[in-house]
Amino acid sequence: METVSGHRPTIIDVAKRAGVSKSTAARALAGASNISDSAREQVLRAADALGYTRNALAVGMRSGRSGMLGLVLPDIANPFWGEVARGAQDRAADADTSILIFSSNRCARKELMHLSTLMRARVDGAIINSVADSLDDLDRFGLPCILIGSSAERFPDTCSVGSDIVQGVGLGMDYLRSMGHERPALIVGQPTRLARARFLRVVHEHCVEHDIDPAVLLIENADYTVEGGRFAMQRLLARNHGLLCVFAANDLMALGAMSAVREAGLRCPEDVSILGFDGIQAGAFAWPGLTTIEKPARQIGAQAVAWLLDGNADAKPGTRVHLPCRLIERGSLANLCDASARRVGSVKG
Amino acid sequence: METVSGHRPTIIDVAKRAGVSKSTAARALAGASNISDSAREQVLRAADALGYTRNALAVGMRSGRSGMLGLVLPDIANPFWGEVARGAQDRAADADTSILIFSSNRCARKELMHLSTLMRARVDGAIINSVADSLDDLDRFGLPCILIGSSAERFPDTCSVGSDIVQGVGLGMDYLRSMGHERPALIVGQPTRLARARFLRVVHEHCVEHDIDPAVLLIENADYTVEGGRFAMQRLLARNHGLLCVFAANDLMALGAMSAVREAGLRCPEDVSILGFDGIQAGAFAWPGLTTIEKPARQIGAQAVAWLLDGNADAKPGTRVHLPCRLIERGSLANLCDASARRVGSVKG
DNA sequence: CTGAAAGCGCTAACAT
DNA sequence: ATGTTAGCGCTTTCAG
Repeated sequence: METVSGHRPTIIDVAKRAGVSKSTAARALAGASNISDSAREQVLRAADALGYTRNALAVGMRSGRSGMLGLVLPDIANPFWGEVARGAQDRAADADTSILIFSSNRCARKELMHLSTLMRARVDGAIINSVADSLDDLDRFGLPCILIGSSAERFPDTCSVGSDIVQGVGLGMDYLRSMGHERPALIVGQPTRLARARFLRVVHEHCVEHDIDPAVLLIENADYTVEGGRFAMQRLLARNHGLLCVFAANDLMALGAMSAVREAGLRCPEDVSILGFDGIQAGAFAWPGLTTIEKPARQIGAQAVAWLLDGNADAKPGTRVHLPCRLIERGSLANLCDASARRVGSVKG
Repeated sequence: METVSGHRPTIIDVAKRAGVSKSTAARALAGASNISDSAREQVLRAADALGYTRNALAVGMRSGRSGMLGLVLPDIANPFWGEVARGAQDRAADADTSILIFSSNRCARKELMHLSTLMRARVDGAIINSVADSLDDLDRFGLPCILIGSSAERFPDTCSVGSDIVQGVGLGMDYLRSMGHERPALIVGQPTRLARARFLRVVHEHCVEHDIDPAVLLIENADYTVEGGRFAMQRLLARNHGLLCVFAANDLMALGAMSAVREAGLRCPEDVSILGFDGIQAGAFAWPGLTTIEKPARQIGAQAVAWLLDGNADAKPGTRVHLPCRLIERGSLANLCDASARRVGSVKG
């Protein structure tokens, strides 16, 4: 291994050292077949000796494929999106593809900036959870693009992969009922959110199926944060002192609700049962552990990347993939059906 | 806005449409001064009409600067590293720089792959938390590189930014003592880890300063996971039934210890106090809330990016930046000095 | 099997 | 103030 002098070695340096032409070197490096063994050997040896690394910029420019994918998330520090990123990362690494990750911090202006950066970087495709109202800037360029998470709701014409909320909410409602909680109070998102409507619709249908008047359900809106969940729970507690059970539309709100219960001098799950929705890690460490519907975060990322890599040319615009959710039983729900089998929480990853 | 036909518009298309030459277009686009207002106007209008976006690949190739930074983390799904990534991301976005993020999943082979991908991508610099034993492949190419986190320990010749463990552990020990816990048991990392030695050294010094024989301290090794912390705590409890206080070298182990306490029929903080080290989000939702020493994760990422962007040419190799830790008081510590002021945990972000 | 040459989109001399 | 030209490092015809 020699020290590089001045500039990084190019394919020309390799060719020169191997005593062949640029093109022969390129062929050897690309693993082409139409080349003599001796030449290949020479080139490979030279490349190794020089510490040659292909310049991906040049390759990308020449081939029109940068070998990079873009991933725009609302917040990379959010554990849920971290899991999505991880899934995407792992899948991309398998295909020797790099991922440019951006965090819009839920700011539309920033997201737009990131999108523009993505375009400039000539990524081969983009995976986006958009906080913006329009995707015009995206499809204007014909960049292969997959929406993830709930943002897909707003853009029916774009392909997307997300969790199967309908199945997940159904799973939750079924479980709740199996534990004897037929009329859970609901802590949901803000009225502007489409996810909120969808959540409520599934709950509604479930109720109708089981001869329960949906209008009877207590509903509080919150903003998907811990604090929001806490306040929502306080309002719920004020409205109904005999409150037994809450189904929150995300784990953060569920966790906030849990602390509100505690602060009110009540216990979970003995006095009020709580069911979350997300499956974030923090729920496992809460006390009691938060029983929740886990979204397949990692698979969402992996699936989106796989789709982009496959070249989803055949996919019709607007195709949607819904990955199933999973129930994680921990300790935040009391079993009303069998009082002697009262569930005690246990921390379990 | 016109629909692009076939290929993305290049600067030539823009120039043609504006009725000027390539270079004039380039100048206008770059915002150079030596150009007539009318020409600039024409070019800008044409670029806009065509939906032109600069090809970063070409720019990078020409200029030798790709405008990208590499970030190699042990696990992007880990909330701590998520925060680091977020800090890096935000700082980079301010400078219109993109970040290629990789997750080595603590696999040296995978890390090496990522490093090689980084080299190929011709990133302008790299920020790395290495799990490998050697950085030869890195400095061979003279890629500006900054180590983050504890991995810096093993490579004294490379610049690094991390948290000030010495200050942080000192902060913890001081706090512990102020609460009446003079002889905390320690749950630390595995013997191979340099971070473990450093942690123990600071504790040792603190004890000597306060006339405590360090040999008296109970120590258990674990693997930085929740399970590891749980087992370590079980061993601790078996060794000493009157155990009062534990200082864990990270939050995950602290959280594991907390559940072990609970499983043993004991209470935290009434029976045993627990102090963590990290400041992960989950600690805020635990019950009681985990009192901990918070590492400045976001700043670490931001600082590393800033350093790389500044062009740290002047920095001597091996320069280290240690960012101060911060105490987060929640409810996992009992105040032995003032029994009437026994601390009750409260969930607080 | 190998070499010569064109060109991806852009910038930076160098001319005019 | 503007146009011309020469590459950046690579892949890919096209000849030989």
